[in-house]
Parts: sequence; structure tokens; C-alpha cells
Amino acid sequence: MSRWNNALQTSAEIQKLKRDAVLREAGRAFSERGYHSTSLDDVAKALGVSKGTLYNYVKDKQEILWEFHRLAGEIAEDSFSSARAQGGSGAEMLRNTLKHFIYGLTQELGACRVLMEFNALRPEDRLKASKLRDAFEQAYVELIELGIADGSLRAVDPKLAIFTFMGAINWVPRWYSPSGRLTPEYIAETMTDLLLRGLVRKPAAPGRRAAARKQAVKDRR
Amino acid sequence: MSRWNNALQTSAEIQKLKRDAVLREAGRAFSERGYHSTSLDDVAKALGVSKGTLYNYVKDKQEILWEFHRLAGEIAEDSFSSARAQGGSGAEMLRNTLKHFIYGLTQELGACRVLMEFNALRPEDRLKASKLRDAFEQAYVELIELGIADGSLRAVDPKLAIFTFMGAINWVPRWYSPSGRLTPEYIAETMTDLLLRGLVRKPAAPGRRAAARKQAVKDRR
Amino acid sequence: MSRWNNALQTSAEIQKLKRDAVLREAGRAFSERGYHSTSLDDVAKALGVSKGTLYNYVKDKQEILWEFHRLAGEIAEDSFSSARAQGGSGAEMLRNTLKHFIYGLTQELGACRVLMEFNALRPEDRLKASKLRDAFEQAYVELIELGIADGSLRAVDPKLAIFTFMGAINWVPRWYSPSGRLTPEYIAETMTDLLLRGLVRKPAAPGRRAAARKQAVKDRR
Amino acid sequence: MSRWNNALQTSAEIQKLKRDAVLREAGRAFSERGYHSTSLDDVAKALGVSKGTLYNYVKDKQEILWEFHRLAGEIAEDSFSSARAQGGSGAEMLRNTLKHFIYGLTQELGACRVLMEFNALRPEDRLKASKLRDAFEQAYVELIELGIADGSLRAVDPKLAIFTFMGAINWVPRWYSPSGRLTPEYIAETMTDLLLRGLVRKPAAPGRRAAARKQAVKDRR
DNA sequence: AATGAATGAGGGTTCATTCAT
DNA sequence: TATGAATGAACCCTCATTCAT
Repeated sequence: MSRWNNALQTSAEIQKLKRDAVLREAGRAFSERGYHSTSLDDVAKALGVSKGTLYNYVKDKQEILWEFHRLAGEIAEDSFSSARAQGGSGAEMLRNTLKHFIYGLTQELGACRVLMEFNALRPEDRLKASKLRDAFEQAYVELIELGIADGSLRAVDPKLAIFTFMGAINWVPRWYSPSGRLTPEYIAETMTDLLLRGLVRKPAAPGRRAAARKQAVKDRR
Repeated sequence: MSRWNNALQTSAEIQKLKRDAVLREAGRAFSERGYHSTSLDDVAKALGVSKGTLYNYVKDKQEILWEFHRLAGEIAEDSFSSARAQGGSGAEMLRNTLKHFIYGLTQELGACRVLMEFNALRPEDRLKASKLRDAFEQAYVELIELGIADGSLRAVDPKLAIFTFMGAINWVPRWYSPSGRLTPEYIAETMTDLLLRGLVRKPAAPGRRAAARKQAVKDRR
Repeated sequence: MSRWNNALQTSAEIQKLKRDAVLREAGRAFSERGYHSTSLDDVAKALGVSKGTLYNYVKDKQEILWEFHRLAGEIAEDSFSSARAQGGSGAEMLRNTLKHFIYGLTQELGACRVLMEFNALRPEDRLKASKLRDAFEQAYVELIELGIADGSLRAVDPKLAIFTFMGAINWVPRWYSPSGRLTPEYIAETMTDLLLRGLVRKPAAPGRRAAARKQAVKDRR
Repeated sequence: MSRWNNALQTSAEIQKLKRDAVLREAGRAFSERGYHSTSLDDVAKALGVSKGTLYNYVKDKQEILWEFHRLAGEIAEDSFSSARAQGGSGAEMLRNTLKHFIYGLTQELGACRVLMEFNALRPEDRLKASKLRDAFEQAYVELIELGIADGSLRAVDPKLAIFTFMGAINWVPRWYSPSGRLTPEYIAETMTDLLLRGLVRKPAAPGRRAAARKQAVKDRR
């Protein structure tokens, strides 16, 4: 039906591809040198186009930043909905959520340390990002309270636990490198385990841990 | 012997006080709005002086940023040396170090989320900060390996454990507020406990934890 | 073949024309009010563009200054190579060199008194300019020594002679005005004659001098 | 009559000594790094006093600059009046004037390349300096015309001759160093000779030149 | 007379953004 | 759609000058 075996994309598709390229390169550069130390000229040069061209694909520099926060929000949302779908005790749901979230951030956002740039968001986006974050923190808190209630978690200060988790997770982009020794799967599994051990009433079943470790070792290569 | 009960300070002392005021206000503003979004005019205005005056106390804007990184380095150093002085098993030393470090950051650096601004450091300072951080990470890794060797810690990937800890700790400035509910002592104690439970072979003795909790509750007020 | 009789220039040519306009206007302003007393705003305003636009054509203010020193260096180089190509006694080569140099400075650099601003050069350029100047002084010294050796020049202190010549020449931009009575040709011819009479063993042959004078008179108009 | 063998100076004398010290150091620094690249802080530091103190001795930075131009004007005036007092042909008076002037500039103003900073003078001083310079140039022109009239000088363009002389002379501060090989006496004698040979109808008497050279050799040590 | 802290004007430079081609 | 030239708003930093002590 379509010519060229669909290799020719619609102009809308091409537009999106180009926009993604802009975002990807910007994310890379922002992560490497920081948002403020990266000029759009740098991004354009890296893409081999002129600066003005970028404005065909993004409204302005701040929009690029917002895209990453938006994406992070989506990943967080996914992590919750998939964990809820799987069900289980509070501890189990918490574990699934964290694992999913860490994996998603690492896998999809790559080295996007951009998420730390918060003040550079335009006020309205900053507000949205704040609300998103608050909502997720609250969802986490509820998950922890649920775990405490069903006996799967120790009675801890949920707020502080969440802050601790979020810190560990948000720091990942600072040291994660796609080309490094640690794979997203290994990181997600091991870090989740590390974090949750401080919280669960009984440590995860030995069998499970062993399996996870084996997987990680396989991934590591 | 001295009049005014020494309330009258030498000019060198006054100079230092003023410099401290500059640093404090700058740190506050940087934490609030970010390093790049804060102009020295803002800082000066907040202090009720003119911009030029600031330059009597700091060399330039980047020096201010470096001061905070330098201070963080000192706190880290202290945390290690005091823990080493106290001695104990690898797990105990690790606990002491973390507690000291978290407490120091929270107490002395206040809300200094400035530590996240890394790219804004001048190249030479960035290098120094990098080296400092690497050295401390290495020292932590060695502590963990010691703990694993003496049986006080589980056999975990030391690098990943440290990254997790550092993330949690470095995130503190993002949510800590001196006027908030959580005191530095409580944070240091509880977060250390949370993080270490993922690592220690046997949980800390109940008595110890209970005491810590009691202390924290007292502090909370 | 080409339309508009090639009056339509390529964008690279336009670019160069604009850059030249910037340099010319800057040189004019610097000569008039001095390098430090001329802001780039002044230059931009005189060109009817905004200050930022200038940075499309020059890297910074100091680069403008350097351009003039570089150009002066080229003129000096030309003056030597063309004189060497013509050959003759030491006195003759010295005469040709000086004449060419004075003419070049006056004609091509116009009223560029900018050459006196030496301390404003960036250190690396100052070094380059120093080396250039030293090299040319040395070349002049050797020319004089050659002239002394071949008997065409009196035995004078070559250094002091060169300093004297250079002073007279470098002063030209201070009083030369393209719209004034004295033409570049006249200045070059007459000043060279004046300076060399202090040096040559025998005054130039009367015929030659007469011819030169006649030429100058013709030029003066 | 006076105690302390007059070693104790009146306060007015002390004041003048200090002012001279300020001017001397400023002149030194200005010559070395240029007027604009030298801050009053530099000058004060070199003198071991605070910046504010300088303002007890000079009105402002521009006054310092003017002092040097004023002094140069005085030296020029002296050179004329002493030459006129000695009398002689136009050529002889011109020679005496130039010699005196070069010697004075070198001897009294030392390495004061400051005289090149003209645009930094305050407008009123710039005007005064201009008038001074014009007056001296005119006086020189008249001297040359006198020499042409009395047959002691060739018929040259007086303006251009003067410009040439002034250039050579004003350049002296650029290369003269009090600690260098060339003494003020030698410079004054030799440069005057060099310059005048281009102008005089008959070269200076051999005996005279020989004497001058002998003196210079003695000075050179 | 000396200090040194404070000031405030001014200039160089960067860069996100716009727009005509 | 792509270009690249132009813009103008910021902002850092310097430094001559003033002034209270």
C-alpha cells in the first residue's frame, strides 16, 4: 500500500524524529556540562544544524528541560500503576515500584542528570514539577503506611524513608553511565534490595535474593 | 582585663563576620533560586550593601560556590577521622562516619543545596572537588570492604552501596529546612540506621536503636 | 556570465566587508579617543548596529587591537622583502625599506594611532608583538651594519639610529590625517630622505634628490 | 640655627616629598603597564600606603597624568629659552634646543612613557597640552624657518621636519631605560646629530662631532 | 594624616530569542 | 524548513572616588 516500504515517513513522523534528536542531544549536553553551561549553539553545533533551526522543534530552552521532568513524571506514574496492577503486600508493592522507577530512569532517561536542574524551569513548570513530586512522595508515603499497617514494613518515619530513597534514586544520573559496568537491571534490583532491607520487617526470602544476584551477575558482563 | 567583655571585636574579626554573612546569604539565595538564577546584586541587596562591597570579602562569585564545596570536604574529612578515632568493627565505623557526615552537612551547611552546582565551579575547583569526592568514595569503599572482611557487613557491591548512600545524603539539602520538623540529630541517626540496615549482617542491637529513637524524639520538639 | 557584474557578493564576502567595517570604525574611534576611552557601544552606535552584533565579527575588543598590530607587522615584512628583492647597497635597501614602510602605514592603516596601545594587548599578543618588533629592529640593525660595511653608511650606533627612525615613523599616526595636505607618498619620500641624510656617507646624488622632490611636489596637490 | 642639622623638614616639605614619591611611583607604574592598566591600588601598594592616602597628595588620577605633561612642557620651555640665550645661527639654536629637550626628558622624566597617554587627560588638560604642543611646534617651525633664512638649514618642509623630530623624541621613553647602556648625554648628543644632519646645509664641524663621540664613549661605561 | 570600607557607574561579554531571506 | 545575522537584556567585575573613624 505504501511506497518505499514505509521507509518514507510522514512529515509528522520526521518532525518528531528531529525533535527527539534535539531533546536527546540537549539532554546529553545538559548532563555533561550542566543546563546553564550549555548554550543552544552547542546543541545545534552537535547536531550539525544552525541555532535557529532548533526553534522549529522546541519552543525555547526551558521547554527542553521541562520535557525531561515530564518524562520522569511519566516513568514514576508507570512505576506506580504497574506495581498496583501486580498487587501484593505493601513491601512488595513498594519494591516493585522502586525497581520499576529506578530501571525506567536509568534506561529511558539515560544519563539525564538534568533532573537536578529545578530552578531553571519556568515558574509554571516548576510548580507542576513540584506538584508531581509531592504527589509521588505522598503516594510513596501511603505505600509505606500500607506496608506498616499490613506488617510487611517496620514502623519508620515514612517521610524520611522516602526522602532517603528519592535521594539515592535521583543521584543515579550523577554516576550512571550507559557504557559502565553496572547495567540498569542490576542497579534497579540491587539498589532496591539495599534500600528496602532497611525497611522490611523480614528480609526478602533467600531464594529470591539469590536469583536476583545471579541475574545481576549475568547482566554485569 | 578587656572592656566590653570582649564584645568589641577586632577589625579582622569584623571582617570575618561580614564575609560569613556574605557567604551565608549567598548560600541561602543559591539554595533557594539556584546559583545561576541568583545575581550578586540579589545577594548584595539582601544584605543591604552595594554589589561592589561584596568584592571586599570574596574574590568572585565562583569563590563563594567553592567555599561550600570546601566546607563539605572538611566535614567529610572530620567524619572519617573521628570515626577512625572511635574505632570498632567496619560496620560501626561506617555508622559513625555516616552519622557524623549527615549531621555535619545538615547542621553546618544548613540548607546548602548549593553542593549540587558542580558545573559552575571554575575548572580548577571542579578538579579539586572531583578528587575530594573520589577520595571519600574510595575511603567509604575501603570501610565497607573492611566490614565485609570482619564479618560485620554483608557481601555487597561496595561501589553501588556508596553511590546509594551518597545519593541519599546529598539529597538532604533538597528537602532539609532548619525550621522544619526534622532535626539534624534525628536525620543523622535515623537515616544512618535506615541505610545501614541494608548492609549490616546483624541489625544493630535493639537497645541502641531505642536510645537513638528516644534522643531523636527529644530533639524533635 | 555573472549577473550584476559581480556586484552581488557572496555571503562570505559580505561577512568580510562587515568585519572590515567594524575594524575600520573601531580603528577610527580608538585613534580619536584612545582604546580605553572608546566603548564597544560607541563603535556599534557609529555603525548603526547593536553592541552584540560586533561579536559576530570579532572575538573581543582585544582582538581588534591585535588586528592592527598584526597588519603593521605585515607591512613591515613587505617593506623588507620588497627592498631585498630590489637589492642595492645597504643605504639603498634601507631607503627602500623605510619608504615602503612609512607609505604602507600611512596608506593602509590610515590614522591608526592604535599602534601605540601596547599594554592593552592580551599577554600572548603582547608577546607576539614584542617579538615582531624585536625581529624588525634586528633586521634594521643588520641593514645598517651592512650599509656601514659596504661603505654606503656612516659608522653610527645602529640601535640608536633605529630607535630614532622608529620613533619618527610610529609618530606619524599622531599627526597624519588622510584629508590633510601631506600625502602618503610625500610623507614617505620626504621623511625617508630626512632620516637617511643623517646616516648616508655621501648625500644622495643631486639628480636623484631633485627627481624625488619633483615627484613629491606633484603628489602634494 | 636649626636643630637636627636641618634633617627635620617642615611639614610642607614633607608633604612635597610624599607627593613626589606618589608621582614618581605612579610614573614608574604607568610607564611599565600603562595608565589604564595601573590602578591606584597598585600605586598605593607599591608605596606601602592605603589607596585613600594618595588622595591627600593628588586630587585624582588624572592630575597625576597632567603633572607629567606639565613637566614636559616646562622642559620644552627651558630648552627654548636656554637656546635663545646662547644665540647663534638657526641651525645652532635648533641643535641646542633639541639637545636640551632630549636630555631633559630623559634625565628628569626618566622612563616616562606616560607622555603618550594623551586621551586620558581630562578635557581641559588635554586642551592645555594641545596648546602647549602646538606652541612648541610653532616655535620649532620658526626656528627652522630662521635657519633656512640665514642659510644654515636646507629648504625643507618645516612641519614635516618637526613632526619627524618630535616622533623620534617622543619615542625615547619607549626604549630608554635609566639602567641601560645609553646615557641621557649620549642620547641627546647623538640623536640630535642624527636628526640635524638631515637638515643642516653643511654637516657639523668634524672636531665637534669627534668631541661629542668621545664624551659619549666616556659616559657609556 | 591614614585607613579601609563602601559606593556606583561603566564596560565587556554571553546568549536566548527573533526574523527576514 | 533552514539559516545566520541582529538584538537587547543581563550580569559579572573593576576601580576611581568618598567618607567616617
